[in-house]
Amino acid sequence: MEASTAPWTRCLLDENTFNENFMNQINPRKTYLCYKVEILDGDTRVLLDEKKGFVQNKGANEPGKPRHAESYFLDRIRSWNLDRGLHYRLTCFISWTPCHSCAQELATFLGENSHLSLHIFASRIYSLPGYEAGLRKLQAAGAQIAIMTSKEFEHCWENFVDHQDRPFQPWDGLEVVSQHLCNSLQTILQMQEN
DNA sequence: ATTTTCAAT
Repeated sequence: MEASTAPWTRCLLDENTFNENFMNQINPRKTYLCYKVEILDGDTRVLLDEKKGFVQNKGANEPGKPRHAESYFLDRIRSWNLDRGLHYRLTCFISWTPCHSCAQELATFLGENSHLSLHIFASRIYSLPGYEAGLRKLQAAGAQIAIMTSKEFEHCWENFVDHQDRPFQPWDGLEVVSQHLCNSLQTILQMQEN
């Protein structure tokens, strides 16, 4: 069997897809979401390697109803029926922060699933109306939300990209843009609702 | 200080 058709490659992005969607200084019109799942046991974290993967949104130009990437992600989590007697950490690396609607859905989901924790690292901030309140609501529901830095981009490259043993190559401006977005996100998350 | 973005002018 060729490497490209081996079962594990189904959960890997090709290099171009990763770069086109996660480069933080451009604004692609689609969203990718990479996820991993760990069991938390005291100070120990056990990665469930078979539950790592990625989803992408379905655009308005495709047949059927458009769906954001987070919706597909929630479908997958629900399909696993994770043991309520254990505690899990879900980590997402997503190319845009959740819109207000998805943030609300995720917040509700976390409220109904106290055995799950959610960490979100986003490449850039999706800033259509209502996004700030949505992100604050998601944070209030217990999610940790952060901007991807070179550390997270490299982690994604190593774990979610079919990189053919090539090392991660940071792009020009990665750090500057990331730092700016970190500052913006902090301001958003610290603001009070009114 | 940085934007128009989970497509369709």
